[in-house]
Amino acid sequence: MSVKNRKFTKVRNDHVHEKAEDYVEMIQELVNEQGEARVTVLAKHFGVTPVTAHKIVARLQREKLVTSKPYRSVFLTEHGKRLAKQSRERHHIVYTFLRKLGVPEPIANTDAEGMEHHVSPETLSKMKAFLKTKI
Amino acid sequence: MSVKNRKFTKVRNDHVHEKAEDYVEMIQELVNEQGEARVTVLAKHFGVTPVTAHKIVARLQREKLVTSKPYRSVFLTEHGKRLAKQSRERHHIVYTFLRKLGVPEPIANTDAEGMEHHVSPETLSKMKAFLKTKI
DNA sequence: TTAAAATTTTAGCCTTGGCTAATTCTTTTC
DNA sequence: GAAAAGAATTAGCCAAGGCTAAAATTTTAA
Repeated sequence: MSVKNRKFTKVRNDHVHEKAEDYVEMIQELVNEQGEARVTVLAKHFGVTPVTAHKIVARLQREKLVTSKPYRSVFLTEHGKRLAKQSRERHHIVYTFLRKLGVPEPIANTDAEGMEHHVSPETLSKMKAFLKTKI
Repeated sequence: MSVKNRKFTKVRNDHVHEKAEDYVEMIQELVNEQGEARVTVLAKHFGVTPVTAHKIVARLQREKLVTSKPYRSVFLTEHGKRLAKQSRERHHIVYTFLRKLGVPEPIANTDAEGMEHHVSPETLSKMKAFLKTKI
């Protein structure tokens, strides 16, 4: 396969949605466990400053994935919840797939994190099929 | 696996190197086939304007991955050649791995493009092992 | 209840990678 | 050899996602 025939525009596009997916997943988990998601807590988990987390939350709000009043917690919209569920499922499939392939624990997690945003529905279904096989 | 335990900083870091890897691979292929790599040709293959390609080439030059004199072609440094070889091999493994998994042609190519930059040496070696198995 | 602490937000800066418009340099063609 | 065409570059714009410093708001604690 020649480099010249690859699809670079799709990857470029995927990157726009990556942050959104990571944040809605994290917000969902925090709301489930703590009842709310605060900007500083998000910032800590993503290893960025609260300023950066705040800006990303503002973008998600523009995109109608989350709701938030000034100085208050962040919550997912229905649209955000759907995206979170989807991302979470996809991450889980990629992660368990890598584990079954033989990739050890912390590495499978890190690799899944990077890979999940680039896995098409077709590849995902092949991973699911592989998970169903014995051996 | 909880969202909170994931590694987001590594992914952030990978993205910095993605463009560099894609460009050095393309430059290598163009030099091999056409004897040189021109900015406009790079731009066409990546689906961007020559201005964007030029700016990325300038960055690669700062990072000592390529050499280029004003208004002239772009060539790889030894360092750039090493990176290109490595990236090319990794892409090939991910791509053939997906094909063997059962992912059809154009999709395997696109997914490999996005995934390859996030695959650790450990996962890569598990993919290689899988490629050696029958079935 | 008020002062201190914590949190959130704003302002302003940086880099990367997009773009268009305009300029400069090289190559081609007449 | 000069004009036209093509390629590369520069200038200047934008958005995203980083940052620090400072301001605004909320929460906590004396």
